[in-house]
Parts: sequence; C-alpha cells; structure tokens
Amino acid sequence: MDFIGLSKTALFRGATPREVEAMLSCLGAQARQFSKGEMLCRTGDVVTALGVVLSGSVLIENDDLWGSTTVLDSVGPGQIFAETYACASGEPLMVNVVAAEPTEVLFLNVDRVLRVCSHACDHHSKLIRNLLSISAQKNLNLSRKIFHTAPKSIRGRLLSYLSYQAVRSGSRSFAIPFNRQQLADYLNVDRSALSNELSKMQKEGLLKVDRNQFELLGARQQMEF
Amino acid sequence: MDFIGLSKTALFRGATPREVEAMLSCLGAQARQFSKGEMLCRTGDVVTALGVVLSGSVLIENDDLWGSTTVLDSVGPGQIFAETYACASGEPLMVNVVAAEPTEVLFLNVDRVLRVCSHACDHHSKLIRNLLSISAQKNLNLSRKIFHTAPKSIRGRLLSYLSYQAVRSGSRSFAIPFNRQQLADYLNVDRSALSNELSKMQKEGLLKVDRNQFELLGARQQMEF
DNA sequence: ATCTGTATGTTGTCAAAACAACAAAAGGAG
DNA sequence: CTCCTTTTGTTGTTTTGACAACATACAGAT
Repeated sequence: MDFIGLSKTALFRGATPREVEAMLSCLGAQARQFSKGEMLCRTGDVVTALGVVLSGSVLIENDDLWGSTTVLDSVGPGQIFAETYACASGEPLMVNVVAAEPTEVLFLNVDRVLRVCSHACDHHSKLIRNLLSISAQKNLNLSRKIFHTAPKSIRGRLLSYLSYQAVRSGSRSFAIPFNRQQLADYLNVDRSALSNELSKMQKEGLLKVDRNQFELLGARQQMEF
Repeated sequence: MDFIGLSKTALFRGATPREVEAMLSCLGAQARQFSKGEMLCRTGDVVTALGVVLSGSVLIENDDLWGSTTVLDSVGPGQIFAETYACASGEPLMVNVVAAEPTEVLFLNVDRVLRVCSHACDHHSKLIRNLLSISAQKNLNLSRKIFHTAPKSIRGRLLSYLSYQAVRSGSRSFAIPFNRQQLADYLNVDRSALSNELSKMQKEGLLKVDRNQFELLGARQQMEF
C-alpha cells in the first residue's frame, strides 16, 4: 500500500491521493519499517499516535498472567490500530502489537490530527469524521459481541447471533462470515458443543444449516426454549 | 442541568458557559421535554443526532425476541446517548431509549457538530475532540468487559477483573465500584456462584475480601489454577 | 433495643456445557 | 483417482456453574 492506495482506506476515504499526500506532510506522519516478530507497542505503553498498516500485517496480542499469548486481532494493509488508546488520552495499552511479517507502518499523531490546521481544513475535517466513524463502528461491533454472548446457553447465543444476521441481511436465509471454530470463538463456547446444538436445533425444525449457510424457519423459533 | 452546567460535562469540557451557549445556537441544538415512559428512540430507528440529558434520566433498553425488556444502561444529567449510532452513519438502533422520569434532552445533529463552522472554530474542535475521546473511552470499557468475560470459569473472570483493578489502582489492595450482584452481572455469572468462588479463593489464600474491599495475595496467584 | 429490608454467604441438586476422542465429510494437491 | 489436510459432526464422560432455598450479616428506621 502506497500513498495512492491510502485514499481508499476507511481513514482517508473521501480524499484524493494528492490531498492525502498533502495531509500527511501537514500532519508530520512518520513511516517506519518493522521486521517479523518485532514489537511496535507493548502492554503498559501510553501511545499518542495511531498506526496505519501500509504493507504486511500486525497482530494485536494479549499475554495473560501465566505467560501464554492470545491473538485478539490481525490488522492488514489500509487498516489502523492503537487509535482507541491514542484517542482516549493517557490510557495505557492492555495489549502488545507485533509485526506478523515484514511490515511498514505510518504513525499519525492524534493530537495533530485533531488540532485543525489553518490550511486544508476541509480534508482535515473529513479525516476527523472518518476517525470518529471508525471508532463508533468499532463500538457497535463490540456492543454486538457483548450482546450475543450475554445469554447463558449456547442456544440463546446462537439465536441472538443468527437473528441479528437475518435482520441485517434482510432475509431468513443468509451466509455467515465464520466457520464453526470462528463462530464458537466469537460466541465464547466450545466448538463441538456448538455443532451439537446446531444439530439439535435443526432436528427441532428451528433452522436449516449447511456449512456457513443458514435458514431460520417458521414462527416456532419464538416459542421454543 | 442548565447551559452553565453543561460546561462541566464530558462533551463540553473546556468551554466556558458563554462559549457553550454560543456553540449551541451555532449548532442549532434542539431541547425537548419528555414525560415518564415516553420513548425517545426505538429499535430500528436511524438517528442523526446525539442526545444530552439536561435533567431527569433515560434508560437504554433492549426488547428480546420473547418480549421481555432488559435495561442496558441509565443515562443521567450531563451524559450523552445515541452518539455511537449517530456517528456510525446509517446504523439502525438495536435498543430503545425511554424516559425514566420527566426528562429534558438536548439534541445535537452530529453532522453539524462535525462540519467545522467558520466562527468559533477552536471551541468547536474541542467539542469534536471530546466526542472522540468519549467514544474511545467507551470502546475501552467495552473491550475490557469482553476481556474479563472471556475466561470460561468464574475464577478466571474474577482473576482477570481483579488483576486489572489492582493494576489500575496501583496496589494489591483496592475497592471495586460494584456490589456482588453488580459484579456478577458485569462478569455474566450467577451471584451466589460468584460469592461461593470468592470464598474458595479466600480459603486457598489467593485473596482477602470484605464487601467491596479486596486484597490480592502472594505470588501463588500466578501458579494456582 | 426491635423490626425490616437488603446484601452477602452457604449448601445441594441438576442441567448444561466443556472436554476428549473419534468418525465422517469436504477440499486440494499430486 | 489417492493421499493428505481441514472442517464439521457425533458420542460419552466429567466438570462447572446456574438455580433454588435458606442462613447470616448489615444498615436504617422507629
């Protein structure tokens, strides 16, 4: 990803490549290279800049009390990371950011992004709107995950998640973006138990499943369980 | 809460009462009254304005598939609501907003907030920074909740939550802002099971508890479980 | 002090889900 | 096609936590 490609990302959407380049110099953006495994930020750090992945990818990881590492997210070209911490001034990181491969990252100081400069105010304010939109979007994603993992039973979680997917797709029949293991992780349940529950629900006539293709059936789904 | 009070809120922090008043007229803010039980927004609505509670309070509620209602949050004077949906343009609400009592609310069109006007740009951009900061902060709160409810066992959740509280307070001894029931709700577990687990952990010497006062003990907490 | 309501702790039962181990199906690569 | 890998489904066992019911402790009011 070069500066031209940036104009297609969520953060710079709406700006032309020329404008992107102008903004970057105006903002004093710093590009840096990282080799595989190198740590860009670590738990406890207080960051003031957000990162834009230009090429390669970074992993957002957490080390628990017992030393084992969990990958929370993977961030690829055009996507940003650490923006939440940079925007909530002063909050120390609860995660590590590690290069998953040779990676080039652009760092943007959030204060300078938010301090509207006298020139180019219109693109600049578009950038700010994009940043806010990204943050709000992330917010909704997190809320939804909490929402779908709130029911105590696997069936409850599945119905919550699948109902939402049906509404979102505007149809009782839809595909989900997860395989079984990923869905189990998302809903915070055991994969085999998830498979099992789906089988049961299918036998009870609540839905039809084939791989990641689902169909919710009948009004009975409001009554059962 | 009047316009003077607004200057002490998270959204308007940094602006004087005079400046707040100037901004409000510049932004075309609309104040409205609601009587108890009145619905301000409902599931499925697409909103373009955020709400600031001036007096009274509103409840953020969810109606599940079976018609029962869950209160997700309560928003009081000086706090804002619906800002996430208003900022993530086009996302329909997944919740209802209901007046819990006679309530006065100020609605701010987010587009106008984000469209920097020619006058008063400095306060205006402070407002935008505040909004982004609120969003980022909310983001971190949601992430933390997801994080602390990720472990499958009650003990795991407790250790995750308590460790964080210890780090945040900078001491092994600290108070938490929840009673048992609230903590159980936050960690998504049964209250009595939570009490029980705390007892066990205390017997095992992992910690000391008295009401909402906690003390994490020794290095053993890294080894056990 | 007593009464009352609320918060917290304790115990036992039971259903649900984690876990483990395996079988079956799907999808590629040669 | 076969071989290999990955994904998904099935079954049985074991652990866990939800739930109910109750006991105890605490705080406020009278």
